[in-house]
Amino acid sequence: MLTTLDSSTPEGLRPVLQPLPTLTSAGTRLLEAAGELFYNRGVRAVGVDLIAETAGTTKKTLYDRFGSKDALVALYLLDRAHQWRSFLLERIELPASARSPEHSVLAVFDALETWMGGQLRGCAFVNAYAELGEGDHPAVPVIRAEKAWMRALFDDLTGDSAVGAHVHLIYEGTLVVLTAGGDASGMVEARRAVRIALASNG
Amino acid sequence: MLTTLDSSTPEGLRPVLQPLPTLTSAGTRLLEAAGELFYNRGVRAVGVDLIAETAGTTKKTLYDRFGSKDALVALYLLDRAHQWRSFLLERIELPASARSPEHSVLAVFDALETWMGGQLRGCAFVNAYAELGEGDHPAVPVIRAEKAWMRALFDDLTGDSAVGAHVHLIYEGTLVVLTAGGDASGMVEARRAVRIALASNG
DNA sequence: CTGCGAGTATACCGACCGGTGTGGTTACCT
DNA sequence: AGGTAACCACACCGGTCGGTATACTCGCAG
Repeated sequence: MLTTLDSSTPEGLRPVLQPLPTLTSAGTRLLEAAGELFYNRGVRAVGVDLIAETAGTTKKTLYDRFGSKDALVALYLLDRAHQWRSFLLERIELPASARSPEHSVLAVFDALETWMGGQLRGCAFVNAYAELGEGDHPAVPVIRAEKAWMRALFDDLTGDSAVGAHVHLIYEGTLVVLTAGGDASGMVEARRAVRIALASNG
Repeated sequence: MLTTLDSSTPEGLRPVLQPLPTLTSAGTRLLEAAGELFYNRGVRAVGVDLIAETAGTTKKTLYDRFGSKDALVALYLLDRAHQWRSFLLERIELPASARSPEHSVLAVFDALETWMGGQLRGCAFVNAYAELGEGDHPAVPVIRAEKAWMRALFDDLTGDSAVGAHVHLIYEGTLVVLTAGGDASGMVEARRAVRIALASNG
C-alpha cells in the first residue's frame, strides 16, 4: 500500500529533511551561485571568493550569512535535496488513480532522466561525499538523510522492503553508470532491471 | 559460457587496461604514498608537497617522474585498477570446476566486501570522477575503462548482457549505499538482489 | 675517466586558499 | 530620533597551491 503518498499525508512516515533557513536576498544569491559552482566544478575546486563574486556580493556577506564554507556546503546539499524532492514528488503523485508500483517506480527513473538532462556530473550527494575525506563534515548527515529518504521512498512505492532495497541499488547504480561510467544505455538497462526487481515481489 | 575465464585466455575479450609504466624506486614510493593519500583524503585535498614528504623524497623527483599532478592522479587510478583486477580475478578463477554464474557473481561481491574491509570511502574511481569537474582530465579514460571492464566481467560471468547490466547496476549501487549512504545492510540486500537478477536469465 | 640518469636539498614563484577587520551606506522598525 | 540588520567596498592575514630553478651527490656503464 502506498500509505505515505495519500493526499492527506503526502510525506507520510518517510524521514523529513530539516527545513531550509530563511535567507536574505544576498544570501539567496550566494546559495544559488554556490549551488551551480559546487555541482559543476566540485566543492573543493570552488573558492569563496568566486562564489561571492558570482553572486554579485562580497566574502564578508557570505561569512555573515553562513559562517563558514563548510556550513555553506551543507546548506547547498540541503537545498538541493529539497529541490529534487519536490521535483520528484510532483511527478509521482499526479496520477492519483490507477497507481501501480511499476508505474510509480518507473516514474522516478523518468524524473531522474529529466532532472539530469544529459549532464554527466552525477549525484551531487555522492560527489560531495567523495570530496569530504575521512573526518566528520556537517554535510554528511544531509547526504545520509537524502539516501535514506530515497530508500524509504522505494520501500513505500513497492510496498516491500526487499524490493525497495533492490530498486534503490539499481537507482544508485544507474547514476554512476550514466555519469562516471559514461554508458548512455544505462537508463534503458535500468528500466529493464526495475521490472525484474518488481516482478520478484512476493 | 565463461569463455573469457578459460585458463588459456584468462583475460579473454574483455578490454585490457593499459599497462603500468616501469617505475624507479622513488617513483614507486611516490605512487604508493599518492595512492593512500588520494584515496583516503580526496585528490584535491592532497598537495604534491605532502605526497613527496610522505614518500620520503622531494617535489623535484615527483615532477621528474610524473610530469604533473594530473598525470600522477591518472596513474594512481590505473595502478588501483590493476590491483583491484588481480585481487578480484584470483578470487573468481580459483574453483575451476563447478562454476555457476551465481557462484561467480556472488564471489565478486564477496571480494568487494573483503577489499573494502569496512572502510567508508567508497569507489576510488567514482570519487575521483566527482572531483575532476567538467573539463577533460587524463584520468577520465581510466575511470571509464574500469567501469566498462566491470560491466564486461558481469556480462561474461552471467553469459547474458541484460543480466550482466542488471548485476552491474546492483554492484555500483551497493558501493554507494554502503559508503555515502552509510547503510551497513546494503551488502545483504545486494546479494538477495543479485540472486533475483540471475534468476531472470532467459 | 667521463657522462649520465636518479635522487636529494632548498629556495623560489605568482596565485589562490579560507577567514577576518574596518568603515560606511542604506532601509526598515520602534 | 535612535537602533539595528543587511549590505558593500576593500584591505589584510598566514598558509598552501601546483610548478620551476639551481646546485650537489651518488652509482653505474661506456
